[in-house]
Amino acid sequence: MTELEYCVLGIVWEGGPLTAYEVAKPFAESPSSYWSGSAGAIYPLVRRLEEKGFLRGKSAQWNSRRKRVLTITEQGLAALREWLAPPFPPSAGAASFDPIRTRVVFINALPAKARARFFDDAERVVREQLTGLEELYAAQRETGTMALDALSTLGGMHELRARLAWLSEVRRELSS
Amino acid sequence: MTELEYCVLGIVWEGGPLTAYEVAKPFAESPSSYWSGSAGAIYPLVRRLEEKGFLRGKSAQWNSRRKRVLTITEQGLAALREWLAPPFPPSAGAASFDPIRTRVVFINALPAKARARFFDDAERVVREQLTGLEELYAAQRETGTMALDALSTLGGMHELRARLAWLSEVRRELSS
DNA sequence: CCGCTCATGTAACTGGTTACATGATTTA
DNA sequence: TAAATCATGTAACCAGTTACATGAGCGG
Repeated sequence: MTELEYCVLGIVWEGGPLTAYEVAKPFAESPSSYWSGSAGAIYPLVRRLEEKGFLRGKSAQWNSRRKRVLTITEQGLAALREWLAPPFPPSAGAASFDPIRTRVVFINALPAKARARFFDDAERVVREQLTGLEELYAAQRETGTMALDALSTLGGMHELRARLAWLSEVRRELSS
Repeated sequence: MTELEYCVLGIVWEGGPLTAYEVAKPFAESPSSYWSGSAGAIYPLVRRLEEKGFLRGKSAQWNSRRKRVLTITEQGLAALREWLAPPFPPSAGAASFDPIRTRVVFINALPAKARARFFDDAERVVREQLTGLEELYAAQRETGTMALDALSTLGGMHELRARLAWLSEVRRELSS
């Protein structure tokens, strides 16, 4: 079971009954490039989860339009809970993949001029993403009580602010 | 071209000539679960890079032991530089995938008791990884001048500290 | 002589990607 | 009426995974 599969379980648990199309939407709209929400990922995936007995699909009609709505089963909820519940595997706490961090290791392969622009541009792209998350966070908070997806967005903001702090530290260290 | 392919280019640029085995080692030893460094990934990959003309392989002998050492070509270096140089794609600045952040969204699917343990355990795994990175950082700094891989490790430390701060903020928010 | 590291690979599999294909309904 | 959205899927492809297979050299 992949993270995507568990997330689908979670989405259906929270908002079901849903069509596969509706399940895919939040992934497609997510600001994280980790999630794509493409049809080619979702449709085979829900079939897999149905075969495992974690989701139940029901054909529904709505204005002569074919539709198949998904519900989570008892087994599906149990699997979701097992995924969510501690203890977490050590890898769950590991630092994640950051393309900028990865590039820094090889920065000496760049000529000096490009090396200077590297950090300006890195800060630029991180700041842009951070602004996006801040707007999303504001929108998510608007609905009143602190929603869990707002808290998740806040996590991304924390990460990006830490990345900015690190970037300026690196810049300082390398210029000395 | 994947991130892994560019990284291999970078490693050969930095330390070449190297065998594929030696190229794989730093990935296998990396504390990040993103990199595996398995043979099944590396050997087909270096063949691909050779076919593209980015790496050159040369058979070498050492005590009647077969060995194939890799060097980066001019084209390979150009490709590496293009990957390293700004402008970065917007996705390079995006918040990365954090399994704990992902789980938080669905935390209400857990019964109250497990919900409390969730944060204790999340903190635990993050702290453990952070300790690991701190030790690695100390070892990397030992060699004298601030090496780039130490700075990269520092980036991971920043990320994990931000995650801890976020976790306690979430805990506070949810208990109120 | 046993087990570890060095060293090179292959084979089957899998989860996801991109791109394509279809068609109804809604909205500007 | 044209474009966007809802809705469902398939097909080819691909990078990486796990597991297997082989064998030389070295340290205890």
